[in-house]
Amino acid sequence: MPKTSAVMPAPGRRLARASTQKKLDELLMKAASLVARKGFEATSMRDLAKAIDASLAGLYHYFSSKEDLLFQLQYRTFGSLLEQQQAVAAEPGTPEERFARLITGHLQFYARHRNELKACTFELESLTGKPYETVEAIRRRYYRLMTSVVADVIGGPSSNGKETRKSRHATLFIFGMLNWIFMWYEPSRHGTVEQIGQEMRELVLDGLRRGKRSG
Amino acid sequence: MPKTSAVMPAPGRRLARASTQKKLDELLMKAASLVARKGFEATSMRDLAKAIDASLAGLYHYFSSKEDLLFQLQYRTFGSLLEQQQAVAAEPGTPEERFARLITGHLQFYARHRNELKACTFELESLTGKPYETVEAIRRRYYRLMTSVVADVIGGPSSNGKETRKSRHATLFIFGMLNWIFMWYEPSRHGTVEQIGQEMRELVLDGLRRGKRSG
DNA sequence: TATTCTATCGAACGTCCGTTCGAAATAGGA
DNA sequence: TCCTATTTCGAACGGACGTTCGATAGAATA
Repeated sequence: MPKTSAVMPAPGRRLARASTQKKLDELLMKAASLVARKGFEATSMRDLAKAIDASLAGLYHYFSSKEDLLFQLQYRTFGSLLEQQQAVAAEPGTPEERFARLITGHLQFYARHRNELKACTFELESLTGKPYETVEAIRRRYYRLMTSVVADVIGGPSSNGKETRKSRHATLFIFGMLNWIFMWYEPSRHGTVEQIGQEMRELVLDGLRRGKRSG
Repeated sequence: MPKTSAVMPAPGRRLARASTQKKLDELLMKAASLVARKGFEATSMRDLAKAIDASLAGLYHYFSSKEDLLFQLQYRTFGSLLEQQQAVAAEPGTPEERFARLITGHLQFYARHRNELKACTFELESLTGKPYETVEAIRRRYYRLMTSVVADVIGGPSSNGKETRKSRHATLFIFGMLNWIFMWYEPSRHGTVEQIGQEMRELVLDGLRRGKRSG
């Protein structure tokens, strides 16, 4: 069962040959692995070249700079996650059901693309300028998506995803739970991500609904 | 109102003059500020020397290496936090009250030593070998302290802080909420940390007590 | 004041970094 | 097959890095 990379068309740039596109995917996957293990700053282009068994100069055919490498990695990964979660949130169901699907979806994406997602989650500030703004915009859209569903759980479907202080803060707390998982989760010790997701929901669901108005 | 540094005797090492101890505190505080802003890898000894308006070589009178600097910073900060929280948890009260005091205490420590705590929370893996083990041991004691109080909230005081899968996982989730605050909290936008702490408790308290056995 | 320990510093060392350049190899279309 | 665009590479550049060393300045003790 080969691990698939987080796919999404890169912005701008085009690679001519299909085999090159394939190699780019491999490059980004290996880069994600190194960045996840040692951090972006501590990962050198020489490390990556060695890991991929290619030359140092050759990398610059795929990336205009080291920062561009991180940008492409984050853009593709975060873009895929947002796309998936938008589809998940769009399917019908009660607020609680949609909330459950978002939590599960996030954790499943984590399980499938751990390294890539870690690079998105903990290395966002390694980008600057326009690349940062671009990725940050995706991140913000994702937060808003989650907040709207959390708001529906708090206020019922009739609240139509309208943000409140409570829903915004609760969402930040929930993302804290979701993202901190990088620091401790091991499948053999903690069970499946689906189980973890259920435990997270059981921890916060009553708190979200506390004082809920009917309708 | 001068910001105080997180105080705790450094392990081993002794500085002769009191003024030197004072300078060490200043050094660690400035280092925490730089590490919090740019990350440990991206912070150079030259950066620190410039920020403190001293010479590069002079730094090595206080630290045997760059890693030793990070170790001292983490050891002192995490040690202070653990000490404070042990005192807070030892005071009498219902499990809910002790839990509330721990959350508030953590967030107040965050508010007072943001940079230092960030260096502890996000740069632990920048240490290796024995320094890593030493700091990791403190971290683990802190987690256990929190877990025991969470277990009491779940099972009542009669459970005597006995860990369960639920209490361990809930504690990991809660630390996720607490630590993720570095990524978003601004006093002017989100209110005081005491308010944030109360919102966190309201989010999880019912979930913790769900299915609680009396006694 | 003479002596000893503490604290600070300029200069340098060897290493690794991101990036560039021009040439060599390779593949696809004519 | 030849031609052209794509992909790969060795070698090198300039700069930043952590660390060391020997010398100097300063404070404390006598």
